[in-house]
Amino acid sequence: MGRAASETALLQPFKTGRRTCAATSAIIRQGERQERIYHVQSGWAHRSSLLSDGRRQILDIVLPGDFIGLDWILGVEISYSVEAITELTYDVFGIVELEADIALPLLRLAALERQRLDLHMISLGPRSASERVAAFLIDCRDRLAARGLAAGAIFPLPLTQQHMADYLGLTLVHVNRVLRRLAERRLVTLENGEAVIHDMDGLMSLAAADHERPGTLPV
Amino acid sequence: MGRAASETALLQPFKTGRRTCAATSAIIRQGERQERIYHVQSGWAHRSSLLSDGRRQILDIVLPGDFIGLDWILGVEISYSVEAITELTYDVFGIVELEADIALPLLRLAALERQRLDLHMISLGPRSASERVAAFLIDCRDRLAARGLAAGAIFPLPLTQQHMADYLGLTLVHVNRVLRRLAERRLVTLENGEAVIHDMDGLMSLAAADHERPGTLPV
DNA sequence: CGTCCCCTTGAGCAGAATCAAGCCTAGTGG
DNA sequence: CCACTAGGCTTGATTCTGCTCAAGGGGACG
Repeated sequence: MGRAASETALLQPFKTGRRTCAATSAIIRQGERQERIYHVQSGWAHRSSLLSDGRRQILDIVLPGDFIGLDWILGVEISYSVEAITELTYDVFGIVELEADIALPLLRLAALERQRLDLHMISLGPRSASERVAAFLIDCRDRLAARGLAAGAIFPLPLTQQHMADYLGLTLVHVNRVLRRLAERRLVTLENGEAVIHDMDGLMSLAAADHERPGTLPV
Repeated sequence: MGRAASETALLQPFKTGRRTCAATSAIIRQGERQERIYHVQSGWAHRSSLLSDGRRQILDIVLPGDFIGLDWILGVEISYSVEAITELTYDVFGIVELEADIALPLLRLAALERQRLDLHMISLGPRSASERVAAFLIDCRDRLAARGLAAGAIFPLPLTQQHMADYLGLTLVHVNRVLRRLAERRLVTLENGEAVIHDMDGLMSLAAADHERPGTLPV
């Protein structure tokens, strides 16, 4: 993201190293205390919360260029886990005593992250399943494109349907059916960890409002 | 909130005045550019986003002690409105050129706000209607109690059922039925803009996981 | 070759939405 | 003083979106 470029530069003095971790391993574990900030260089991850009954809500999808752990500042136990989806490489920033001159860029990063959360809540609140899926795919493409990681309407999507379900607040089975319908209508297809948007306009209008509204039945 | 005390003190030099506004009027309008931060002294408000088709998602309920507009720093058009629910009094902070020494406290406030968004997303994602309502009522009580605004299990709740519906991602009608059931089970009652929790334990176990799971039917 | 993970599809059910009234209260104005 | 209105709450009947349960298929990998 171009916008984060200056923030990144200001953080450089605090960089303490680069790490790699394998798919499915955890970078931050729910309940631990946080003392670092991470900056993802490549790979996908998710930030999620586990409920006591086993249900899971994925709060955010983390893409290359995103930061993790901006709320280390609270100094409390973290209430979520961050888990790699693919192999992940990331820079580590050890910010023990925070210098005032980097507080400002961090604040900007936190605000950006919140914008994303707002949008996600709008998906989870009033939107139907197909609206959610459509909006999600468009959102992924846009975020990847902004980082130069999408080739036009084609982009990598290394998520299982279970991931999407947990992110969108749906069940795996239902996500599957919705994806199938989107493919049948030639809007998007998912294959081999790649998504191809065939009809961006159609997908966008579906995301904005589900036009497949039930017609009023004759009496 | 005790935690925000030091932040508030550091912001004092930037305070430019105190204002009052009437119920249902807007403090921040979707699309405007933001140049101030507000600190609510009394009254309730909501932060919400309007969809093109008229649906609305309330992103956050704003209580006395909360800050509004922490993302002014992005300098972009704000994508939400903040609207008073009751009469509202609030302090205004005009922070045009941001001094570095207050970036840190603001960052902490932003992180706190995000914690709340995370919790709300967990409600909107996997939780059922009655879980959402129960969790919401407990959450309101806790936040008010932390500010000395709840008398034990009794607290003001100046929201219409439409407000709750828009916040919880449900319909007015369904919120009504859920509230009725909660009252019948003697868990909570709402009356005259006040909520009374009769059975905190029962309500909490309902919020954690809906135990009214359907028994397996005989074949 | 067997196991594991993920995807797919069907049948049936239920939680929540929609549609449609009706009620109550507070406020307004004739 | 009372009719009238408007906003919010309540309830019933009905429909449908999305969930649950269940089973099977295919690819990757040891």
